[in-house]
Amino acid sequence: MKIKQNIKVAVDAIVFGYQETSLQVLLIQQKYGAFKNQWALPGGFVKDNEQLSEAVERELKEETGVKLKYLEQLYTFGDNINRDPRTRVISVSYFGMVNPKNMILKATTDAQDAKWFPIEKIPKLAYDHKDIIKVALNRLKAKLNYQPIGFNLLSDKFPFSDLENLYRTILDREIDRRNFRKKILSFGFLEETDEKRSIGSGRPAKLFKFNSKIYRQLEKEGISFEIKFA
Amino acid sequence: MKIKQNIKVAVDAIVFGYQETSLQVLLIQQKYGAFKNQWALPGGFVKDNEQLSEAVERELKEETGVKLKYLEQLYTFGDNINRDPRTRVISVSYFGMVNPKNMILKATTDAQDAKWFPIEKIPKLAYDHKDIIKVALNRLKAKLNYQPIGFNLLSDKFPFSDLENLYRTILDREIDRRNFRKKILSFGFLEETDEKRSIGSGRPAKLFKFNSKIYRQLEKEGISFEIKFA
DNA sequence: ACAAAAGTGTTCGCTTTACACCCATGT
DNA sequence: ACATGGGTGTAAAGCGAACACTTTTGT
Repeated sequence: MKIKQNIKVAVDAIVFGYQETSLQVLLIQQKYGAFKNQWALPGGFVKDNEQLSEAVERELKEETGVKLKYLEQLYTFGDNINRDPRTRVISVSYFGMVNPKNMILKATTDAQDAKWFPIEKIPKLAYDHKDIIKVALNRLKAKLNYQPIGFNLLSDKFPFSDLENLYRTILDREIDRRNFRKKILSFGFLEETDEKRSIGSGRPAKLFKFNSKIYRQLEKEGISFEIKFA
Repeated sequence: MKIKQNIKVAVDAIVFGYQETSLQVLLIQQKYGAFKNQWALPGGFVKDNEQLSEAVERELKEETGVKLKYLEQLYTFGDNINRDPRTRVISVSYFGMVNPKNMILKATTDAQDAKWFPIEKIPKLAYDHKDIIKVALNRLKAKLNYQPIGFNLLSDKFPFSDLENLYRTILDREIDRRNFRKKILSFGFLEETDEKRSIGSGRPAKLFKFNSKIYRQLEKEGISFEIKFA
């Protein structure tokens, strides 16, 4: 088949992390190309015989060493024809979440450096990557309200206060501890463990665990997970 | 820049229409290619110097003569590597809505035929287009619950019963007329006109109009448009 | 007058909100 | 004993759900 088309297909990953009550984004410093040395989202060109989702996972691995437990397609950026100065490139972007403590950011051969940046301190980025992050952040905020995805940013076992602070930080508003706890627990997908965590002074907190089996069951039953806050 | 990549980028449009209390999808019959004569979604390859959104609009115009008032990006299909048997093609799909009565489906030079099909009577389709429609339908159903997009399927001025039936049909469940009307009117984006429509017997219905200026204002204020039904 | 569709209010129950004190631990 | 964070209940308000009769027109 002869189709005269010279558009390249790339994938990019916006990976959110949460550390010390700060929302962070994973960035790499480019080693080659027009934007050499500039910071950018991890990503790269898709191979001819590779799924789009495989491609993001591969690029993430190659450039940062990170393997995600949550990753979904975000949006395809292709209306700005000159977003890459070299040639026409469209970017199928993906949106992921991890607990940075579970990851080792390895200095790879494909990127000069890989680092977590707090969302308020993102440096100047290559391409239109800043716009992409903005879209991803909106998606993240929206999703927090109707899907229990926040857990992907936390440790396997976590105290309730971690979850509260995560919501407070990302949504950037106050929440009522009592109402929040009641609401989340009412869904039934949190499991109480018998471990506790003591953080210096104060009463030690029970640790909870997200039970994804129960969650999937509830999801199948069509339960709504909308969270409204006081 | 030398990148060895041979992936083609296409756009496809899922256009929903609503006629005689039936949800419909706009399809074309292919004139060329491996799937010649088969029905498929309107769409085609993106030009090198063309925005993705321009490309869908152009293809729709070329193949069906239709120009949409509502069109948004749906999803990019590129995990099935062999979705097009000729070569690797990814499809950036868009999701649109029109009132079919406002459109003239023109027999174009680019497609052999263009027709509305009721959603329950979609024929065998080329490529993975049936899957794409399934995704689009889910999006449509979900959106109806939190964004007032249903109006795009109706005439400019419409009786309340049309809107009720549209929700009933698409969401496939009963809704309470009184609660529905109260809820929708409470948002304030519907304008009462002084026209009425009489449909044979029965009391003539006031016609309403969607006021998009008010809607955009409310949207900016962060109003939630969630609709729950009895 | 009867059939057909449009228009309209009220009550009940549940969910959300607002709000403050006691508990367990470390220093 | 005091400082620090964790854990918990209740009352009021607001929203969603359930529900049936009247009005206007055509035949």
